[in-house]
Amino acid sequence: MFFVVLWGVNKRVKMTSLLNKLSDIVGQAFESEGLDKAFGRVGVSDRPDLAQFQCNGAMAAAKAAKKNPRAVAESIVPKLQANLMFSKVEIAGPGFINLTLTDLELGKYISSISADQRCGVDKISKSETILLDYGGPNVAKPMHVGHLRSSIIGDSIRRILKFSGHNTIGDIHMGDWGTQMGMMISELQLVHPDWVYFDESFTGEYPSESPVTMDDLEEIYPRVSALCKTDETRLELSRAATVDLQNKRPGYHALWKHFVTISLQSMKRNFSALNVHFDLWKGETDVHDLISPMVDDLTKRSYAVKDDGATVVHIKKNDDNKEYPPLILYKRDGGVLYGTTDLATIVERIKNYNPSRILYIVDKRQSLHFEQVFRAAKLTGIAPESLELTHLGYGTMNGSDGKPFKTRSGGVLKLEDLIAMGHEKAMQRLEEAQAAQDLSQDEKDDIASKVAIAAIKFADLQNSFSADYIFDLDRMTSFEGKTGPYLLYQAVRIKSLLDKAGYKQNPQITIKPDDAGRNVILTLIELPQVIDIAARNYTPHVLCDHTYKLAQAFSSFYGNTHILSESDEVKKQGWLEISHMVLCQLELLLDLVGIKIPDRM
RNA sequence: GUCUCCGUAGCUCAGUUGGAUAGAGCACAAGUUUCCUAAACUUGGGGCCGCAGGUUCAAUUCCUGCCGGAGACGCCA
Repeated sequence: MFFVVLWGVNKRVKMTSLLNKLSDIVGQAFESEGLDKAFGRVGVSDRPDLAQFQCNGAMAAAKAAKKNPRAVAESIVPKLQANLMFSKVEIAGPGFINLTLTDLELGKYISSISADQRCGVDKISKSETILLDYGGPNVAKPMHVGHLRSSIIGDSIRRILKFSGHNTIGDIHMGDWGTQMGMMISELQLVHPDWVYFDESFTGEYPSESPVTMDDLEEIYPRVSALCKTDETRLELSRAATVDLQNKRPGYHALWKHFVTISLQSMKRNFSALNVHFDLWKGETDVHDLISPMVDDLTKRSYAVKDDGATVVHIKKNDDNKEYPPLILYKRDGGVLYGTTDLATIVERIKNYNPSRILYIVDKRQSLHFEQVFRAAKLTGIAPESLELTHLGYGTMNGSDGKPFKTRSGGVLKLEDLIAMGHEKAMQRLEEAQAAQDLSQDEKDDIASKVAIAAIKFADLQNSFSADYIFDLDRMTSFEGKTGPYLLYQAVRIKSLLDKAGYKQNPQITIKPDDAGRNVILTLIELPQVIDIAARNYTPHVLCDHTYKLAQAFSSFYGNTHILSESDEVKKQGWLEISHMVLCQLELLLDLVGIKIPDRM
């Protein structure tokens, strides 16, 4: 396979990443020995002291062909040694093939992508429409740290898939139709029976101004919710109000609209601060009108049946080794549950967007629920077999005691308060460092916000999302070591460096790797693989890990090399070019996890 | 009771279809600033990868059992 080097951003053609190119070359060597090409997969070396790259395929191939792994490697290696790209090809241990490129080859490759806007990362060959369901805040409930995970993980996966070339649709899917609404409404009715919203004979216009504030709602919900847990009659009252609301009783509906309006303001403020984006701001309510026809249809086709007063879909399969409770469509009292709305939402999403995948970024404790919904959707033919329905369940935020995180006073930590704490700390650090002293207060505020969000997001996203993790406030707002602010800091230093150097991008430049910059270059070339892995497995933490590795490689290079005072102009320009590429990749990688970089800090 | 997930350094976490000497941050110890932002860099100590078997040339990774932790299990979301 020929590697086409084209200069300039406008003439961009499909670029093969260096690791793919090497895999291809080694794969051909395997193929010529009658072995599967796939064994030629090349990765970055685990032993940088021995080589830059390695291929473990000889051992796997030997197993498949029942041969000696070393003998297989020995048949492959001479073919590679004949290739002038490599300065060194060796067999090590049981049959590792160790590869090192010539600096000329490395320089050629890195120069070829130096001006590329996508940092040498190709779009995937076939684009799909992927709908992501994340965020899921509840109307009338305050957003707390528990909402952090769904929002930032979902948003990051959306960004990664979009960058990879997919058509992505992020839907917030608000919880705006459940029993918590009935709780709020019934409580207000108990306290203010005289309100016009509760006068069933009233036929006029309801007030346009909400009678309650977000603060009121935040106070009422936890109180009534706790009450309903112990008081059965109070719960019944809430359920009845919920059913009435779902049947669109005018006064209740008007009141509910107020809840939504004031909650939306609060949500938008929170998500904007977090730099989390949604394409759709839909909620459970939006599918309400689809429910009754859906259930009628399922009843007609005998999937929906009456069971103990409720209307359910049985989802057991014969080869199950596990009990599956049925999906309940209508409760005994006629109310609908979130399983009903989730199923109807699949109907709506297929009709409106026809996605090939729907990803749900929701607490992993709801995995049974999603399994029920997915089974029901596939079983009844609501969703075609080809539609990928995946629940990406994230773990619980625990406190240091291993139990779900609570503040010292026993309450939930509001998202706004967490952000405010990070902001305050960042501001403090800014003063200490005496950085940005010439900037206005607004500009400093902007920097502190970016630092705080970077700290919070990176602290969370660097964990693999499926595991529970210990929420540590100090760690969340820490700025040293493997943190968001460290990454920002490296990017800011590069900006400052390029600025001082009067750097202008030169697409014609040929970078010559040297001992100082080689490690940085080797890290830069890993990008396409890293993004591919993150996109295929929906794992933002892989990006976080690599971003840190890149920043660290640069920081080490920067600390040991004085770039601006370098008298060898060719060397200096090469270093600046590398620095610029690091900045571009940091910007890209941080953007994929939803982190913005300030110009100074 | 059944099922799911987890157990890796003092703490918080990585470890990519089984591969070489299991990595990082924090914490701890020692260095580095007449020079591009020290929110940084360099170096060091730290590990029966929960335990016991099994499969394999090779197991933190796959299988089985046990111990320990978390969670879910029809009318909340």
